[in-house]
Amino acid sequence: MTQTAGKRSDPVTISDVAALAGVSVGTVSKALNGRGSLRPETRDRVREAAERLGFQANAAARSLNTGRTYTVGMITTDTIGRFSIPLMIGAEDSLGAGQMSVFLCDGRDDPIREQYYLDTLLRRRVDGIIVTGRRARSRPPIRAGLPVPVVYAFVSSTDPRDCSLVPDEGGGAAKAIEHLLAVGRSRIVHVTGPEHHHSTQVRAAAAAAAVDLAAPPMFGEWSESWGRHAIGMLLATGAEFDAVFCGSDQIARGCADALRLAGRRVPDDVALVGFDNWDVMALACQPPLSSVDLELQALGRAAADRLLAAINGSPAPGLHTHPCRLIVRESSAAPLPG
Amino acid sequence: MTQTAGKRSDPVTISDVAALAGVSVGTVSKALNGRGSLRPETRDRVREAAERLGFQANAAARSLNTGRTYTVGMITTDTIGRFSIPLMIGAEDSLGAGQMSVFLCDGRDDPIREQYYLDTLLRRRVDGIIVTGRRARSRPPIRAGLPVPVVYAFVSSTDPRDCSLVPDEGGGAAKAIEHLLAVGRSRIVHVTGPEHHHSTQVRAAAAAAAVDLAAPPMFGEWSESWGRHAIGMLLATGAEFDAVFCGSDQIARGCADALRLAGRRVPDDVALVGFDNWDVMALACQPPLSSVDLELQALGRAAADRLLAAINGSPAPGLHTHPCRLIVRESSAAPLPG
DNA sequence: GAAAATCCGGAAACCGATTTCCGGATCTTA
DNA sequence: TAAGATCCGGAAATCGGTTTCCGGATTTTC
Repeated sequence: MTQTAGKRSDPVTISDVAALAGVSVGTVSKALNGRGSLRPETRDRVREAAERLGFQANAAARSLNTGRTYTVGMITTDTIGRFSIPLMIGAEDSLGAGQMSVFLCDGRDDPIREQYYLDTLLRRRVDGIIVTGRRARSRPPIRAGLPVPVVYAFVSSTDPRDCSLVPDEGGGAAKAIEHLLAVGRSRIVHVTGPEHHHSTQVRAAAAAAAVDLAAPPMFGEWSESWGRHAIGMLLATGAEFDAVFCGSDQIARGCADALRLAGRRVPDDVALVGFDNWDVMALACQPPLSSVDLELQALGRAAADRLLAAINGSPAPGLHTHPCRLIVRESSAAPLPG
Repeated sequence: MTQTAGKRSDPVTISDVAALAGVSVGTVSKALNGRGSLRPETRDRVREAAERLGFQANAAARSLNTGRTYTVGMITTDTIGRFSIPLMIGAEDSLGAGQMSVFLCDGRDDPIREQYYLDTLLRRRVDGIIVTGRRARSRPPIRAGLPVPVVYAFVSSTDPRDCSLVPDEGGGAAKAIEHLLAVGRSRIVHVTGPEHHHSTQVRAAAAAAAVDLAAPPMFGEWSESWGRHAIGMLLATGAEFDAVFCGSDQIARGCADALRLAGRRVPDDVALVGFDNWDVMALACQPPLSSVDLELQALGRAAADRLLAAINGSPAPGLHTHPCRLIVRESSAAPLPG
């Protein structure tokens, strides 16, 4: 019973509550925050008045005293993308539980815009900042000497004194290879994305380190059609292989389609493992696709936790890697017969 | 040259600037905001001092006077999903350009959490709130009689006095059918998602109104496998059709795969149109898929604009629909020969 | 050269909370 | 009954800005 819809009124202030309860504003503050020594009866009277008026203490006024805003900024330096979303959700999850609100800023690949957002966040006196991006790679610090703690998630800072959290992509690739070996595959090929990407390099290197690949890594693009094309090339050259480790689920799906078309059974003739564990791809694939999960939501939560720790005076500088997880599905389920 | 990395210092206040420039705080405020009458020399001196100290006016202190926070809340009542993301990006785009920052809140389908976030936003004195969700449907107002303007985007409020913006899904379906008719198709079937969804109902009704469908709408689920299955059923019953209008791109893709497997050429024998224009699906489909785009990013921008208008005293109550756009690709490109 | 107009910038109130300090009322205790 | 301890709650300072009001210095005008 506050006001009728459409009618906008001035927010209730602590003075309104004080007047209704017949006390001073200081007393209201103490009553609602459980501080000072007040008669229980007074406390109740104030609480009731606040309740009746729907009083919500102005956060801006409050933060003026405390110096804390219980607010953090999240800057995606690249455009918000498929990878940054789970990260954001994870971070928001952890921060929201800790009573902190999140300012969302999309830098759109534009350094000017990025710096503009940064200034906005500083004016708002955020308690901390999370920097993220569309792709895993390292980048220069967003600005040196910021007065608030900063955590880089998914993207990492080139300055080792900054705190960065990244998925252990190499470890994920190793897990994929080990799994393929465990189900009896030995002639493994690797089909992946553009050679110049950081992720492709790391994953390919880790795969090559874990096993003697049956062929050099095949670099291309992050698309199904490249997956189909790559399989076509392999079959045309008569290469022998019993497993394909793919740099993405889209590539893997292209591979699956091309293999089926060529009469090779998955997983009986050729086992398949993808990367990213993108459910719409991995589950729609025929058969459902084994894949390496980057665990981005957990990474987002971890980033938020690190930020909270830094805000509370316990920073953790350096590059922290978080393990990936292999999700096994049908595409690599069956051990090679014999 | 402010401070070295890792060293956290108290933020610079207006008093610091005043001291350095040798003037009073009031003068600093006037100088930096271009108010009052000051000697140009004084103004420059203050500006220079502010610059040197890296002064950024505390937004909280400022909003205490003005009553405005230049902040809006965005609540996704459902979990953040594929549809709410372009919406958020669009809204953030429009608001960011207008100097406003966005608080992101993910309600996670939990009404308690949702109300908790709402209270948080009210304490922070946001200038307005955008409510959105994972799926297009209508829902009860988030709370009656809020002291700030609220705009519902994608989801709509059941209270007609609220301002809601939704895509014109029926119009989009009609465009799809008209297009199929225009390329010479007449025996059109409709394969779509769960019958109880609001979207399926609206789209199916609009399709049926635009043409005599060759078969009753086929309700199932939002998956590729349902698309494949539906085509299997149609072929098994010997139904005659030269076009399939699908309720989603995933369904359409399943249809495309099943049709190809059955030896029906797309688009020559059967034309295909999907819904959502989800690029990863529509472009990976063989052949690339025509689809109805909900224009969610534009919808997000429009929602933000409506909210800004409401904040500035020009609310636009009621349900506003925004047109969808048909994207024509190969899957429906060729007119039926003859 | 004196009165009036103009210019510039400082002092202080104010926004809405929190917190410290202090004094009046009540209760103990001798 | 007087002195001291305890309890309760109000007054006021404070956070960091903005804005109003006002007075001293300079310039204009006759």
